Amino acid sequence: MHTREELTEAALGYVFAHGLLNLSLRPLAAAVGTSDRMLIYHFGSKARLIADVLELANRRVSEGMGDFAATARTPQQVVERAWQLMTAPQTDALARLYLELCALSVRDGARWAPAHRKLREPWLDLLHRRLVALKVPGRRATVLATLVLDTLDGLMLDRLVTGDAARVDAAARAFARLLAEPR
Amino acid sequence: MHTREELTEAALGYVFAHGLLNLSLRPLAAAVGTSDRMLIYHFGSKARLIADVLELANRRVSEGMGDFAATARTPQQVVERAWQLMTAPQTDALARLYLELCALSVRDGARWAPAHRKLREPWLDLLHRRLVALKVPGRRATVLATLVLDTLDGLMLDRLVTGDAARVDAAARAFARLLAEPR
DNA sequence: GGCAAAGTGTAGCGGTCGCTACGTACGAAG
DNA sequence: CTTCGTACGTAGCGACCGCTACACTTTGCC
Repeated sequence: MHTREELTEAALGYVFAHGLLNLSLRPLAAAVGTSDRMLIYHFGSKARLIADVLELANRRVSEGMGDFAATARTPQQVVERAWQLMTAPQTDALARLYLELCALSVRDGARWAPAHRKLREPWLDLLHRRLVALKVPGRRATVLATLVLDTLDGLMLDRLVTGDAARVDAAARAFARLLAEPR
Repeated sequence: MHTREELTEAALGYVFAHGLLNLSLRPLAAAVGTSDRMLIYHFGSKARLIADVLELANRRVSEGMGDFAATARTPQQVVERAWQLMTAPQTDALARLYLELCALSVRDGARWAPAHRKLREPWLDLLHRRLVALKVPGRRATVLATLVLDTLDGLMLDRLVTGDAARVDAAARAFARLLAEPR
């Protein structure tokens, strides 16, 4: 007796582990203890199932983020805290999913870009709010939030693909240090 | 009468346009004026065809790059030149392919990471050599090359997904400016 | 000319895909 | 007790996948 919520939960776990690329109903169903038949019964279509899973993932992002930079007193510290959170083990699966959505959006933006944007927005908002709180002037805070998030995305990408945590960590620290100096 | 080289060339064009995700032989064959049968005949397998296409793409990268930062006199100018080249129209398809390989590597590194690394290496090498030529000390040049390339990758990703060239360009300029200040 | 090798079309294999038709248990409502 | 909507299993549809068997033509070499 699986409810739709339970199935969504279990499916998110499966998607975290196996990705969205080449996701197919039958292995997913087997993994969560049901059948492709019942997934379609509950969700109506594969697209709807994926939409529900991504929405759940989105809620997880907002919850898991907390106010990671609440105690940061400089842009440098904001970046350091953000990087710390992004590279934490429990964020790993989410980061992979996020980068997967990036790639899918590049090829089929109409279908995937909205989901990508929704996963990105909480980070961007929090960075921006924190920079504003640190008295970074408005226009500059907007540009800097984009730069910081994009840079951390690029670093995460490198880290996940190469697995060379030490080298990428050094680059992340160098980036944070760049923000210590004014201008 | 298609030779293997001609087919590789045409296939690269198709991959640029349609991506590696869900690439299938029959539409590809139709687009390049042959049949799936003949693609297998010439390349032996789909995997081999993709390997050849990526190798060709790799040669295109090295050719197309030239010495984009030859006249740069500061790290800031290096970044500006690199960004200029990356966002040039003729690099667009290549950037999409590169980011696609990133995502594929995240999910199946054993299969895709080598191709990703080969596409990345020419950029990393050139950035590093240029930074060294600008008298950036050795260890710092290595870290900085990683940081610059990862940041530009992240910015490209944002640019390609959101299509908001103006906002991302502003962030790229801000990044270049960060490198203008010493330390 | 004889003949092997290279090239090419047709047809189809075994597999996976999302999804559906159909039948049936079962619990609540009348 | 009957009725009916929800839950679920079985079987399979039609499309597409990478790839192959086989027969045929064309080509190049002796």
